[in-house]
Amino acid sequence: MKYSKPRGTRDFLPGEMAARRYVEQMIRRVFIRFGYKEIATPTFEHLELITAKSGEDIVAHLYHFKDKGGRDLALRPELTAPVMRLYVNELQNSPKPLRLYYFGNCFRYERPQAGRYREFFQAGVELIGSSSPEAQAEVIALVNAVLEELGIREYELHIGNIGILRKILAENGIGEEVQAHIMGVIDKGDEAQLEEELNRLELPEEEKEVILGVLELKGRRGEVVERAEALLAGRESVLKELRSFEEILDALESFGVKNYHLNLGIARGLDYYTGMVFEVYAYKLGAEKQICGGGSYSLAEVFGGKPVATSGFAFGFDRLLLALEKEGVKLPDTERTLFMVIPMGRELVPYAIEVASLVRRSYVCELEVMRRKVKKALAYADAKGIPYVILVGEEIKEGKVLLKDMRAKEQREVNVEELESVLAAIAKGNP
RNA sequence: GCCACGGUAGUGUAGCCUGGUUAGCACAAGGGACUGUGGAUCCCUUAGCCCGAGUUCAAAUCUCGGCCGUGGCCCCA
Repeated sequence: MKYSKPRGTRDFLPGEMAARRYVEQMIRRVFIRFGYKEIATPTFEHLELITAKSGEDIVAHLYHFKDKGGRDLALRPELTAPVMRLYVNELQNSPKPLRLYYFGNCFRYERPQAGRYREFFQAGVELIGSSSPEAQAEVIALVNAVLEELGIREYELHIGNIGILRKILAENGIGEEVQAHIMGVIDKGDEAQLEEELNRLELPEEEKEVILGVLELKGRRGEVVERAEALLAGRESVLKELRSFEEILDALESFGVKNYHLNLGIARGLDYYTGMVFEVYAYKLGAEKQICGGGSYSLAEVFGGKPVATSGFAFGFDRLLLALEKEGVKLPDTERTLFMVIPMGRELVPYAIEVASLVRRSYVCELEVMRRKVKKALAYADAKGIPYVILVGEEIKEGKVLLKDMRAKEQREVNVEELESVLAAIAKGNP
């Protein structure tokens, strides 16, 4: 093999691609039904856009380069930043809310492993302009709707709220920057380091215990809320956070989503998340089991826009496909060839072309172009699982072709004028 | 960036430990026998030791490095 593909990239073969397109279409249909409109942004952006959102450290995980004009550019590592840039550039004065969706490839320079590639695909939405509970709940409901539509069963939806933690830290006079740093440590799940950081902030022992206690709040809603109320007793502003979180959950339940887990230990490590955050895990997947992540955030101002409440999420499209595969969900081949036209002699090729052109106006149809003998051409159709073959022989001169059912091993003569209606009947029986 | 295991035609493999014939087999692919009818049979063809260096008279085989793959760690916007 002279050239191999770059590390962490993939070639997608025909059957696989048909399955990917099928899943992509299903996701799009659900997004569209919720009123989201597709947008697309460039494959690469200014490096600064990425670092503005995610910090300088991110550069180590980027594909970045200088173009011939000396500009620092980077292949997009995710789509939230480009979408919010687009919003700030073009759509700030559009009627609110804005419901936008995207589907695209992203690039990260990381060590490939199961469910992790250097070029991967994300599908997601941003709901811009509302901070209402129902707006926040809608994006979670949308995730749920997509997963139901796809038929994925083995997943867990975990919902958290970093507003509560932020509030406790703020009440202790801790600024937003340090808050963000603490969130990062929490996201890592390194308890020893978290203890250390909290000690460094010289928080009273009681405050530390409350913070650590909040992180332990996981489980069903009723139980978590009860424990949270006990833990946060007397802290009115923090309890207010909790109550507005509950309003989101109320709305979510109105949307019909009830099978979620609360987890107030989710931090998502991002300083622009403001309140509600959520993640979806497919436990059959192994180390890279998160198939979706999102929440409510404030990012427009980072890109020079007016602050605007936004909620959104991104699906790891490749992981969705892996999850479907692991669960044995059968995906239909949307590109299946239904018909094949075979000329029964060289002089009949022009007629065969005409017949194939006729069939191709409505159906997937292959034309024998290898100049093979009928026998070999039929063997090909058989090997490819093409269910119907149209043989073009001398009868074509009387306006007739032979229509062969490969599975039933039967064939009959059909007038070319009637072909369209005959094929329509066949296509109806072969969805 | 780190760890483990792996890499022989398009695919799956034998050979590697114990260096030594022309690197074997199956399937797949293209062609042919078979003259207007598909899973059979026979024949032919195409096609391979991941790359590089080292050891050696001699390397698919031993050593080292790189690349790639699989899984895990770190990270995961």
